[in-house]
Amino acid sequence: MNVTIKDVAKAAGVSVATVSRVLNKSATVSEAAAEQVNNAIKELGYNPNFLGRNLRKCETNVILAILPSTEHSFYNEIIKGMQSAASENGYDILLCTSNSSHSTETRMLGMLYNRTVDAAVMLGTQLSAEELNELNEKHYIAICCERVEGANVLTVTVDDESGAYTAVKNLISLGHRKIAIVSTEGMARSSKDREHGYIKALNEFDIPVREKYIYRGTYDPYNGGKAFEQFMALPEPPTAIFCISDLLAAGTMKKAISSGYKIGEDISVCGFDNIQMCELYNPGITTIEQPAFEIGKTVINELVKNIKQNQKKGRHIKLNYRLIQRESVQKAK
Amino acid sequence: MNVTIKDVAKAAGVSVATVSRVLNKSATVSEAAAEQVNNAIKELGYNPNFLGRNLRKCETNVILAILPSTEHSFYNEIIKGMQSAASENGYDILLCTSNSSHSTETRMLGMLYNRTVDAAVMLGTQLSAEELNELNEKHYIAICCERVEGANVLTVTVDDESGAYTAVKNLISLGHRKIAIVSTEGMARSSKDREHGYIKALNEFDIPVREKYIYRGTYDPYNGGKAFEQFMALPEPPTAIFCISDLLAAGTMKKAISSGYKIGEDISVCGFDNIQMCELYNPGITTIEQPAFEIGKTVINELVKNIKQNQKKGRHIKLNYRLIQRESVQKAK
DNA sequence: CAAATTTGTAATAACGTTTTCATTATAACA
DNA sequence: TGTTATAATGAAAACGTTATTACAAATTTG
Repeated sequence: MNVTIKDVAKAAGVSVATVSRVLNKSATVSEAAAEQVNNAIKELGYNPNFLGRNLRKCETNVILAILPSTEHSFYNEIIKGMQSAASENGYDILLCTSNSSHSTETRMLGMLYNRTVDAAVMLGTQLSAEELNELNEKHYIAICCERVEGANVLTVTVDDESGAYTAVKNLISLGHRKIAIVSTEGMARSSKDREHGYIKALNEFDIPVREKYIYRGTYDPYNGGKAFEQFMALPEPPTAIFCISDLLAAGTMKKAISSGYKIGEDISVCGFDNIQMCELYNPGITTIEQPAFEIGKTVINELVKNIKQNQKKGRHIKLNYRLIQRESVQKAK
Repeated sequence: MNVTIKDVAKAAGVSVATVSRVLNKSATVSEAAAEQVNNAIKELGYNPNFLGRNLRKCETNVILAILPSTEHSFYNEIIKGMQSAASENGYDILLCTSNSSHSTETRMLGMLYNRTVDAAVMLGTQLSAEELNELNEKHYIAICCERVEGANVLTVTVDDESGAYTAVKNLISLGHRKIAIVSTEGMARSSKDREHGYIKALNEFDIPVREKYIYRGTYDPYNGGKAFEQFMALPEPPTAIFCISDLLAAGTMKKAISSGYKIGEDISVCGFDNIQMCELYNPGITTIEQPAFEIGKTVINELVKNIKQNQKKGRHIKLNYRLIQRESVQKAK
């Protein structure tokens, strides 16, 4: 049905091996023969069939990316970075969502076993350290935007603890002493790291950590609003709230505003990630910028490095964050 | 190196054909043999190599999705819908971004020719109707969220014109007569369709269409702000602005607020898409909801239908929108 | 100028499946 | 009991590449 390498060989009057050599520039071919082959290719409109190639070479040049969800909108920028690096290295990205389900994630990782993909990067994972280490023995994998304690796997994140520390220190330097935090529960290590940064900053300035100032829920922005209500019902409500994600910050602010509070004046709110909304929101959201594009780019570059060098070396790369000041955080009164 | 179907056959004491039959339940196999095969599979930890399968069956069960960009944040929900439908039909989604570049898009569509993917869906496209029609002769393709005049290709969109008509009619019914529009220039047919809806609504109520009330730029939210400034500098500034996307609406509102205007009171703003930000924004953004998840689901289901029935039938499916009222639109004074 | 190397090429064996074809064993029928 | 349908299997041929091997021709070397 379709035109194959055989047809090209016949039309060019050479062997299939020679056609393959021209296609891959893998060995010396006489100019005359090469020209005949190229002419035949053009004439017949030949396209190499990658299924044959993949089978023979036992590689697909596809990297699987598993998202826990597509809610978290800063994944966009990470994916862009991944795709940029992938394309530079001759790879494509196969994107899937696991809905944060362990079984779904495992099913998708099956693509490593059935050779549909050459490697996988997980933007957060439900797998345990043991599972990850086992997987890492046989396959090229990486984790991104999240880390797993005890997993000796290629990992790329921002420095979460230090970023949160910087965010909270900024609040303190503006005179805030009553600072609450909206975090998440569950196994996300990054949230815990950001909590640690929060605590570290408080400790440094001899501000006692109050349990009542710590809220933990899901990533749903709605939880920001819920946290706000709880905080404000306290006998001593906070003057500033640090949220471990921008969406939570937006949810917090939305509820604050609709309850009649003035952001910046009555309450300062700081986020984390620097998604597009931070700039567009009213008022602008002060936040810690994650170098999302660079995170994506780095994780793929490092993964490809592992593949090319045929090694499964685990290492944790931490990229730099940046404090971005906008209107949602103001001096304490 | 790896355990193959041959090893399983040997271990089970049957032929590879029988193993294959068990694997695919493609023909009757005696219970005894099936059990032996299954035991061998478990024992050896066998995983079928899809590269072999793909080559033999000449299919990959992968569908390519080409995004013009990842900015447009409502693509998220569409991708989710696509993945849901794909997974139900035994397909995976290979995601790429073209950056709205014709050559990049063409290069990615090369995956159809080299058999890396079985089909492709484009969320907007730079290709001409002729190019699309030609592509559609040989391959399974679809367009989504966008249409191309004269292309007889499977297309799934919301009813753009009718949606915009509804949005503008809502403004009129609230007493607005001076209504501007923020649209985009370029070949996006959906923007034009929404412009037509805008004009249709004005015509119906005998409101003259003024060229000065029409702004066209890119999708960048920044253009919303630019449009706002231009509109407000007019001798007769509008009392309401209809933006053909939520991000443009957010950009418009941000500039309005920072310029001292009160949204809803001084100026009403309406968006289109209903991305997550609409609910979180301050104030909430009135908009036309696109059934993004369903659009994604539908386009994949229809595409798979085409594949299964071995046909390349073009058709345009329009899904229903919904007007969602929030605070950004209020009665005219 | 013979020997040694390099260059260009063809033939062919993989890669791991699925599927067709042929064959045997079993069951059903008259 | 022979004949015919059915069930269960194996052997082998694809699918379209790339890579290895082998060999002839051309070129360089001593």
